Formats: sequence, structure tokens, C-alpha cells
Amino acid sequence: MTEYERVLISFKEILKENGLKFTTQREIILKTLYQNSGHFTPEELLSLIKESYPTLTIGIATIYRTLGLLEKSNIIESISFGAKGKKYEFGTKEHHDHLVCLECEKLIEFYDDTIERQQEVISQKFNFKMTGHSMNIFGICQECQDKKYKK
Amino acid sequence: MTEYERVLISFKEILKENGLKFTTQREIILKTLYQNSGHFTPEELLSLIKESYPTLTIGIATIYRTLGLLEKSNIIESISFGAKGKKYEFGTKEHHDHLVCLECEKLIEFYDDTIERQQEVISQKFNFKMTGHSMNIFGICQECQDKKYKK
DNA sequence: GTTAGTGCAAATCGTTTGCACGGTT
DNA sequence: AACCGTGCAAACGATTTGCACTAAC
Repeated sequence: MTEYERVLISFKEILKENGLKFTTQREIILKTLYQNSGHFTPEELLSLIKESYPTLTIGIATIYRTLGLLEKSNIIESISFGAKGKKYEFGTKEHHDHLVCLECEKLIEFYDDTIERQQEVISQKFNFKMTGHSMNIFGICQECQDKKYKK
Repeated sequence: MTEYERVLISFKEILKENGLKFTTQREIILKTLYQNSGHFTPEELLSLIKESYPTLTIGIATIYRTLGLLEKSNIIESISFGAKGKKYEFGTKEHHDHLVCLECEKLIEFYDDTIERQQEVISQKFNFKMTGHSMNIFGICQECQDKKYKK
């Protein structure tokens, strides 16, 4: 069984448990996020789906509704860009955080054990029941630093 | 000289250096953020100012413009709530991160040396020129956990 | 057949902008 | 006097919602 099949089954179970329906749109959105690793805004995702499935009618509202559902189900994750909206990505096997380049808006993923562990320590200190976290380091990526000197 | 006086002078210097003007509105916004420790949305700040200075006319646009200015000047800091906007706080002496309660939306501040240091390590690993970061731990605060059991 | 999901357009919310007037330098 | 800052309202972009219709169960 592929990873995608496993995720699909678990999504269907979540739907059933909550009296929700498994629709073509929901399947396509999930599949598209799975097949295209990367970070997408809802609009980007809509364009991608429309290109890939020209005969499917699908609206931006459904994208938003489904993304919300998938996020609550812990199948996908989002990262916020302030007033500039959110980007979504398939919730990969292992959690990671991001380096955000302020020049080219690129996201670089990283995973760091020390930080993960320290979060637990901090939560305990405040008797805080941690359900998630986001850690973003802002700055300029190597590529953009290089470009600057070439100008 | 009080801390506020020092900040005010440095703000005035930044304004002068950039050919900008020191206005009543800018002063009131800075003073209000300084005097009211806490995290405010632009709208909340506007209400607070209107209550405190009933004779002053001030619009939401000025709040946004001044908050942007103060943030670029490193006098205040912001934390983003995705599509739900940003909250601003006076840039206290030492940097800190936040525990965000998903139940009551309260922010709890913390400072953790291990995390701060580890960020430098990660940035170096990716040849990333770090200019800032945000780390938010999401979950349920102790108060809200208690409430849940009392219901 | 019942109920939830959909697309569409309108509505909403936070934020930004154009403009004529007023305040600071 | 020159020029920036202001309030106001309109504009904007991301997201949400109401509704009649359609599809999943």
C-alpha cells in the first residue's frame, strides 16, 4: 500500500466519523497536494487543479473549505504570511520548520531536534497543553545574498 | 531620564533622519503602546486611543501607517495571526517568543536561551542571513484547561 | 430521499491607497 | 511657503458566507 493510499483511507475515515461526504473535489485537492510537494496558496492550488483537470468544475470556496478540513485533520499544514495569506503543504512524515527568505519568498525546510525538545520543556514550565507550533526564521537565503554582490 | 523619554528621543531622531514629521498622532500611538503593556490589534489600539483622548481625531489609516513606521524602526514588534491580522506590542528590552492559547487567544511571553542559540546554529548551517524570527507554541493555557473540567 | 457539498456571487474583514485639507518644519 | 501627515472613503486582496442546485450516502 502506498503512502498516498494510507492517507486517503485515513481521510475517508475522518469524513465518515463526522458524517461528511467523500467528494471528487476533496479527493482531487488531497491528491494534488500530495503529488506536488511544495507550498501553495489557495489560489495557486486552484490554478494547478484547473490545469490538471480541465473538465472538473471547482471554485475557490471549495478550496478554502477543504484546506481547512484537511488542516484540522492534521493531513496538511499551513504557514502564515501575515496579511498576505497562507501557504499550505502536505503534512509530511516528519514535522519541520521554515527558513523564510524575505527577498525571494522562498521557504527552506529544516528539522531540529534541540528545538523540538525545548518546546516541550517550555510548555511544561507554563503548564501549557501544546497542540502545535510554528517556528520561522526570517532572513536572506544564500542565493539572494550571492545575487546582491553580483549586481 | 525615563525609558519612555529615551525611546521618544530615538523615535524623533529616526523621523528627522528621514525627513519625516513628529505629529501628535504619532506621539499618542507610541505613548499608548508604551503605557499599555499587552498585545493590540490596530483596531483595539484605535479604540483605546479614542477612549483615552476623546478630543483627538485619529483614523485607522494613521494607526496602520504609524505601526508600520514604528515596526520598521524596531520600536515595536508584531505577531501575525494569519488572515486574522496582526497584534502589536511595545518592543521590550529583551526579545521573547509566545505561547498562543487557542481557546482564549491569550499570549504568554517567554524567553528561552536554548532556542535563541539554536536558531543561530540553524541559520549558519544553511548559510542563511537571519534578520529575525518568530516562534509560536500553540495550545491551551492552564486557565482554559481548568475551565474545561469545571464545566 | 435525506443531508451535506458545491459553485457562484455577494459579503466580510483586515489593510492600503488617492485625495484634498491641515499641521510641522 | 514647502512638504509631509492626516482623515475620510473608496479600493483592495484574502477569506467566508448565503443560497439554490447537485451529488454522496
